[in-house]
Amino acid sequence: MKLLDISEVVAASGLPASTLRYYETLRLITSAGRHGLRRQYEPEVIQRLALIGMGRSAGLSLEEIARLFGRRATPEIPRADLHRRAEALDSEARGMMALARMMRHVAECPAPSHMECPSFLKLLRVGSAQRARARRRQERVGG
Amino acid sequence: MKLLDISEVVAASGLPASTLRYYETLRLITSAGRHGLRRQYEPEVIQRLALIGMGRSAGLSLEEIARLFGRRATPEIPRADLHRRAEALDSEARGMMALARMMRHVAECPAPSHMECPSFLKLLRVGSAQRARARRRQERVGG
DNA sequence: CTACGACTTCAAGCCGACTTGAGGTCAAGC
DNA sequence: GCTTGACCTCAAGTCGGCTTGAAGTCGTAG
Repeated sequence: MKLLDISEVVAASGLPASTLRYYETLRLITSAGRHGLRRQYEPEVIQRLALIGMGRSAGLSLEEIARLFGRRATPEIPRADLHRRAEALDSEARGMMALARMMRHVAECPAPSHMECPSFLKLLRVGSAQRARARRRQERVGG
Repeated sequence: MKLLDISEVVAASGLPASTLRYYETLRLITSAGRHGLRRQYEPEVIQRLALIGMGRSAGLSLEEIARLFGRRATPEIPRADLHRRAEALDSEARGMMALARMMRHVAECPAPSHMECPSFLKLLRVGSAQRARARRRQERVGG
């Protein structure tokens, strides 16, 4: 169970050292010790970083991720929360796919102006509706 | 074809006036005139704002959106670009759905630690791979 | 004619997530 | 035992996308 030097973690995770130090200040990760000044990490940090990256790409803030990890000895990961997140994620993904469809349409549609193309206008309305929902979600969360 | 007062655009679009003014400085929208000091907009601005919102939720920066609109009299919307965007969007959406699956798993999995659950670890690897791809994409775009 | 209040401008501020820069320290190789 | 260079700390800077605040200007209702 030897420790990893920060340079090894950098290599393994693909993250710059500055980011690792930054995450440490946020208590997202911990270094297991020092060799001189150099941080040494337990190998598990790699998976933890992968997890953090995942959370990030799921749209969580670092703050939220920290809370999910919880102060150790909180075995309660709020399941309802996770389910809600998962659903939000799914619906966002669906929206993105709709957008992708629209972009393809824009790329191909021969109408002189997209604003005159019915299928474009339809997609536009769908998109607006989705964003309105997203905004409301934001407000619920943030407010 | 009467013009809309900024307050009406605010109401119709859901965006604050400050955002409209900000978008105007970026030349994303234009006001058609003034009534006293108050900006008046052509009704089309609403759709344009919807389009901008769409671009935003597709992950485009305001700068990129401005470029897509193009300096007027550029009928060439780079189709290949749009297609590439659409694909990136789709694959990101797929990644998000995978994440949603993982979050649901985390919510339900009875394993003492997720790090001991094979299906979790598998999802974790998938996520990392996706993020690595995303990073590379970023670098190509940004560099 | 005056007061009101919704708009205006412009510069500055804010947030998250990092990065950068200056100046310092230390293990290892020669 | 000295140099090297990769790390360290801490403060400040950056970037996108807005928001906020102070001070000013108008059209309209009373």
